[in-house]
Amino acid sequence: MFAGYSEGSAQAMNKEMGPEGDKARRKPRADSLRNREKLLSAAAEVFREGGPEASLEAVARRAGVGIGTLYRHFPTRDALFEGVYRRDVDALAEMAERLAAELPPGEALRRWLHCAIDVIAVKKGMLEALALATEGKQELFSYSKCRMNAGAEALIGRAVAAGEIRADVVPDDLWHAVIGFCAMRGQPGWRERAGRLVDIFADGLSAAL
Amino acid sequence: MFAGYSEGSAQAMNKEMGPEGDKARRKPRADSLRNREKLLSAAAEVFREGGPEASLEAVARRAGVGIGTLYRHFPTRDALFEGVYRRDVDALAEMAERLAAELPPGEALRRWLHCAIDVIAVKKGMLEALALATEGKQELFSYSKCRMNAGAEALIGRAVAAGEIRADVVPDDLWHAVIGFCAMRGQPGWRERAGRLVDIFADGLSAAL
DNA sequence: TGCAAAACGGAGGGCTCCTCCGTATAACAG
DNA sequence: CTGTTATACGGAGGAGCCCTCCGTTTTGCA
Repeated sequence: MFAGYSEGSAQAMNKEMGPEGDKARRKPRADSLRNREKLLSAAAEVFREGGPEASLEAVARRAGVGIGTLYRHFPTRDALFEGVYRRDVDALAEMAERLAAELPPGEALRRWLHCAIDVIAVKKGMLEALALATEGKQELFSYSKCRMNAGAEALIGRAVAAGEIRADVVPDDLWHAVIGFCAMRGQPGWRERAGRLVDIFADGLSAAL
Repeated sequence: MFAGYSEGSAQAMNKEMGPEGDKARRKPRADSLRNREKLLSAAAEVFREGGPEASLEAVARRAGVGIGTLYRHFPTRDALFEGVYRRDVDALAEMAERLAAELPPGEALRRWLHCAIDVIAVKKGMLEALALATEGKQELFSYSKCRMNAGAEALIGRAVAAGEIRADVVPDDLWHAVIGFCAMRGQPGWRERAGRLVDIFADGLSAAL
């Protein structure tokens, strides 16, 4: 549910609304939308600078709103992550689909794994966001989760069909591997090592024909 | 060096040493040793129950000592981890050496990776401990780090010599992979997935001839 | 223009981290 | 055994964070 702007589930209590059924709710207030935006960009900054553990009060402070406002819009830290990184997760999923369409199956997969690491390397809070999205916390994230699966599925499907990788791989496997390889980011040389691990992993995918 | 009880260095009673040199230190107080032990087992329990984020004050409470005492013995959370998990890390390193000696190179390596996951699956705080040890924070952990490298090196060395895996693998690669594969522990089915990822990874190690 | 619904903000309770320092006590000398 | 003194003890206290609750303000809508 997220800050309450979900379209669905309305369950309008009366008034024989059509299938569209939603209690004729007031239009969201202007200040609400404004604050939501302020919070998102403040959070992006704060997470970038301080990592995913950064203080939420700091986010509210930077956004220039009260802490109460932050919690109303994003009841949990996770919800805030979802808001901040949703579009990045999307981009990654899209890239998967594009690569799947443009490159030979095996190569596309390998390339995508490397790209994913690149993205995570730059966006500091991204790793957490991905992990959360992968866990698929309840309904939250369901959208991102869906996109992610579709993207990875596209890569895997083609490669399996072409007989280039083992057939028992599922989308979550790819995400977990990528996230795992970045788990130790922060120490010297992690980037290079992650690259190597990805290559080994990609080799492994096609090894057990 | 940890809380100051560097093992031997008897260095015993010299008179007239340099003003700094090495002061003939008193024998550690009995209550100090006792409290140290109490803290370690309390920490083991608390971390097992509450994960690696558990409150240090809770540890002190359970140990029945003041918070100040905890901080004197273990100035940081990391130091406490080191104390609690040192022997487990050792065990893992030893197992690497044993497997390397008892099984065919490739098989030994694969088997060890699986074992490592098993251990981490059971010991709740272990993952953090390993990650810290791998990062090799300063001098702390240097002992564990050393043992770990030796263990992994034994596995890798034999496999490379036998031409069974690629030659550019270093010990840290193995640890990072293992830790990474466990990064998502906690969600349903992670155990099974981690096993699969390990197999893929092991395949990949020998794929690039 | 007026009225609620919706949003705002921040005080406050509860918890944690970590430091500091007066008090207690174990090791050692005489 | 007794006195000295280095060490260790414990917990109060300052600071920060999380999250809730509620009186106040703003805004959409009639």
